[in-house]
Amino acid sequence: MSFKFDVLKNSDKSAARAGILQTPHGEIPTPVFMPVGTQATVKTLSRDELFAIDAKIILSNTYHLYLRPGHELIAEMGGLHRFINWPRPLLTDSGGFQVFSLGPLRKIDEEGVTFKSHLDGSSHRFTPESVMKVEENLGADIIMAFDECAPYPSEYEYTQAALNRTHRWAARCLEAHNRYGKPDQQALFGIVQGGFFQDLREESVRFLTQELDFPGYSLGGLSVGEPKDIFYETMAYTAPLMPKEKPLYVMGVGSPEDLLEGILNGVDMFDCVLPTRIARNGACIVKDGRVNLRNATLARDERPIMEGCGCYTCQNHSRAYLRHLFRTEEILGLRLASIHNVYFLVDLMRQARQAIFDACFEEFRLEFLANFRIIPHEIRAKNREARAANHRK
RNA sequence: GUGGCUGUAGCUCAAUGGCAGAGCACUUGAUUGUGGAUCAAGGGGUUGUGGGUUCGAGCCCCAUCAGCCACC
Repeated sequence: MSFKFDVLKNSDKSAARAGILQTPHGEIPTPVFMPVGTQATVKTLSRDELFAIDAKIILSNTYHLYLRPGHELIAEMGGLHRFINWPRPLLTDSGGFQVFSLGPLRKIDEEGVTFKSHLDGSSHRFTPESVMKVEENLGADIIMAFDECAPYPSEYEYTQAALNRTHRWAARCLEAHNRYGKPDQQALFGIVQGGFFQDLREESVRFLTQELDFPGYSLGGLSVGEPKDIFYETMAYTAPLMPKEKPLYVMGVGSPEDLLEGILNGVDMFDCVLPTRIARNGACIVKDGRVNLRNATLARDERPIMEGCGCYTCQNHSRAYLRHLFRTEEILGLRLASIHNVYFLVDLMRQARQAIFDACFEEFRLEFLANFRIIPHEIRAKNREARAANHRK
């Protein structure tokens, strides 16, 4: 069996857990942060830099690779692992998100989606079956079902219709994958949708876990611009419904506080463009918040981005030098900042995992948030209630 | 030396004699299944200098300084 997920330790005080996910290209300790390499590259980072960061798995994207260089080409080149020369696990997103977020000109029908390329306007069509074929050609260890990610805000009726279609597509993805694909070499994850409506989320979980059987699941449709409290609330009532013996992946998250919140709710896997995107604009994540490398105050700052950080950038370069690189638009700056941010999140997951083993994750989270100068959302909620109660008196 | 043109924000330039502006740069934020993109907010001026005309001058007049061009 190429795929196996084992929970090694459960927290007594929350749903947090540490596990290990086995794939054909190696083991993934969880919780894990997966850097995003949309176009078969984690922007600006070489494979050696990713090894130095010790990224266990990276993402790529079906929509983008389908358009360029094309999935047949990648298959001819021996698959995505060989093409990139990345020997570790890979995950490909289905492209559902891109079809719905990048293409204003698209037509959805029961069968699939017709959309226009954001590159040249050419017309293309994705169906659950065609996406499974593309993902098979790419050859990632974990592949995602073709879903529809409803934007925020969306009406109940629209969200429900999109959800039902996503469910029918999920069944078709699973059928195509199990019948014609390589289920022993690629694990297909189902995607829970339902927007921010509790009954729709519950229905989605019920359908995907009871009517169908995926080796892993993800929560989709989160972090699409909704207020943070709504995001947390949705995750909090959805995650506990998921099967405990399978890996749970929240797509598109995120920030350090969101990662810790996810872990608290039993989430095992995360991916996000945040660390690499903000790095390219000179913003670095540090234990007490943010450092903006463009800030004038850093002109003569000899310290690393973050004291005590083990990343290559912090081991070798000063804030003053990095600020200079960003102001002069030197490409090395993008790379050094990306190294730091990805390292920070990967390392945060390492520390969280260790804290779970040490039975102190909840304390670890509170301590991290205090340093990070973020008030835990449960405290904020309590304060809000207290204020409201006061007001009523 | 003579004639002409030009002097407005750090830069490039707008502004009928009627509230001195834009782009870039600068400062500070934002960025969540990736466009190195983008967005938001902010600071900045004795309009070269000194006089004059006018209710009112960046604009008209005089002088002066500086830069550029042409000609002795």
